[in-house]
Amino acid sequence: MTIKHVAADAGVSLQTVSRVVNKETGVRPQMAERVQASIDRLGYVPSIAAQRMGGSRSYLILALNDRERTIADWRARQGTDWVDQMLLGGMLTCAEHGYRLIVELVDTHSDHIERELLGAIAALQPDGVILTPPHSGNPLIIDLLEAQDIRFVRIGSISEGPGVRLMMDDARAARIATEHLVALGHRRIGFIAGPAEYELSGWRVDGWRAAMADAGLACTDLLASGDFSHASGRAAARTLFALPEPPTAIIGSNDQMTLATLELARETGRRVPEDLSLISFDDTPIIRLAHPPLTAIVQPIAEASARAVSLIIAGLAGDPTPDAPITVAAELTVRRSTARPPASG
Amino acid sequence: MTIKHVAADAGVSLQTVSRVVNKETGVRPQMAERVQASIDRLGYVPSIAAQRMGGSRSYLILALNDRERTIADWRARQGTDWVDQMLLGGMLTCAEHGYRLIVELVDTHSDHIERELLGAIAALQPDGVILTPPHSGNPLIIDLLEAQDIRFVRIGSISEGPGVRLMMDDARAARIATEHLVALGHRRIGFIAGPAEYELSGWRVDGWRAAMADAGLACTDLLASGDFSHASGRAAARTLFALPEPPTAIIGSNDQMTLATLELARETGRRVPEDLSLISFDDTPIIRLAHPPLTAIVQPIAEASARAVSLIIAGLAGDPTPDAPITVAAELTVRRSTARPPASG
DNA sequence: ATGAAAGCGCTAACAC
DNA sequence: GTGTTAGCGCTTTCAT
Repeated sequence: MTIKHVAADAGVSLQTVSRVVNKETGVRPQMAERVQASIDRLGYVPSIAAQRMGGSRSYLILALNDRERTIADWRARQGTDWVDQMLLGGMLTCAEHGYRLIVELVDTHSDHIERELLGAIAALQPDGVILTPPHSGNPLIIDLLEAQDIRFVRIGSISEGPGVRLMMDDARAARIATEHLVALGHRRIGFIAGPAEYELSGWRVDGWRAAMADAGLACTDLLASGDFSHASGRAAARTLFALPEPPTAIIGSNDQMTLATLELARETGRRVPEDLSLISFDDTPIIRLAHPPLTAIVQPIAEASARAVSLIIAGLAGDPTPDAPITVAAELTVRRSTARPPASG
Repeated sequence: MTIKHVAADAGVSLQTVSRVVNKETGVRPQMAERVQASIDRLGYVPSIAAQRMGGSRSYLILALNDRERTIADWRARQGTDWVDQMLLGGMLTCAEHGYRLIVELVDTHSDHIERELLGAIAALQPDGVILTPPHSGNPLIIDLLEAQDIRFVRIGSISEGPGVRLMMDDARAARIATEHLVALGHRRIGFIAGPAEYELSGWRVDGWRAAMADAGLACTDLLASGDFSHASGRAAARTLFALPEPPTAIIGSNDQMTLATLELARETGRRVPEDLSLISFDDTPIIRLAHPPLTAIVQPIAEASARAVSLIIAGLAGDPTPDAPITVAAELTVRRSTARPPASG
């Protein structure tokens, strides 16, 4: 079934069929209708390869993820569902517009990165690329994409440079989490920050500080930090627990560190949420299976991916590229790890 | 960077470059070397679209999954990592051979199914398709693929028909699980079967029965069944618990049902594994986060997907299509839900 | 062993 | 408005 068959069937030229398929203007409605009827009856669907060859789009969007980390997550089978959520948002949005999303793993190792990426681009000729951390902040990749004149969205990075920047509102998320605890009556709210290498670590701390200040509460001694690992979370929690006046609530910057805090709390005889309230960041499946299930800030990965795809497709259609970073709102999901502080507190 | 540039650079014709790229015979080594040098230096990578247009492969393999179930799993964020495991096995194996894996969701609803699939095939012109349940057992899809002369592998179905059949050895898995319990000293081993609609439900029961028979144990009353849902698992467990002589160990046909059994056990004062041993099937992340983490049969999804891709690519290269079902071995991962039966038992 | 020519299915640019 | 032409980058023939 090629465009020729449809043209013959409808008794028109190839071009007219092409115009109808691509919804171009300048075809008489009556004619368009006839052609569409042939298309439907014959079940014609244009070949993406041929469209691409004709100088049109490839209808392919690449979702670039860090190879090492992604494979490690898959192998570990700990429930990390980043890729799934990307597919959920990205693939479905692609499908709505006749696009496909192709997941591509790229090494962070800088020797290969350029060749790998160039190879994927040459082979697939994607219409757009979605960058996730740490690639979204990698100048090498960003410049390469820019040089290739490919539209791309950078998720989770606001560092200067080309490409549309898309972030989940980390500062606001931390603020919301803090406000939730303040509303419950907590006054000593600890925060376990992530590593400084991640731009978002700072944003989250900022949000917490701001909310504390707004509530007239002091942050002194209440900030600990880790590197997103379980062990570092445990150490941070130990520091906070050891305070002369320990916090009645703790916000952890990611699931692993918060889980570690929960563990240590249990081991040291603190009940959650009766003695200690806990809020996590990320909301991977692992924490809703914890005991108790943790109240958490949900990373809107699916929404961000959907947005990224939309932005790319809109850009292709001629819409101007937004210059300022775009924000996707994160939300707080209240589960059973937050409650009012102990009466004495 | 097109083949022309390479040809010009190497001072040869397009054909010669094409031959070198496709590793065809009949090029003088010295010549091939020179061409390859140009390719490397220019960083040339053939365009998949153009290759496809030229009548060659598309280097694309489609992984077909059930739309409704897959999206539901993604949204639920319960840690179901079927797609991730498919990507882990399938995508990496594809990459080794210069192929890409594209995940495609297809409705089971039979009105659309044919058009959807035909559309995807026409648009992408994939070199092969991987079918997962329930599609792998769907005659409509199977026949359609056969008619389109596309190579495909059916994972998890052994019903007659075209396509390579690839199964995870369910009977053997159930046998291994049962034998593990027998070895621990259990004599009353219950089994919660899955719904009859799934071919694999029967295989699993078969394996259990066979192992019980080999050990000289009776199965009477010890078989309950559910529909893979949490609720049905709970009901089945209740039946088994109510037996005059209840089992000291239970094997559940999937994670949800086994988890339900664990819950009911806890509620009714049975300790796992001290009073009751439990083995699950599937091994999604959820059960390693349970308390205690469950001993389980691991579904080798990644391995099966990798195998499926290999079979397709080998078929493309001219290897004969295996006629008999191919089996991928499942393994038992021992965690903390199995122990010796209580002294009195 | 290498090259030249034709064509894959489609779209762009240009005619009519 | 609609049809015609040329060409995208590659792989097939078929010549040499």
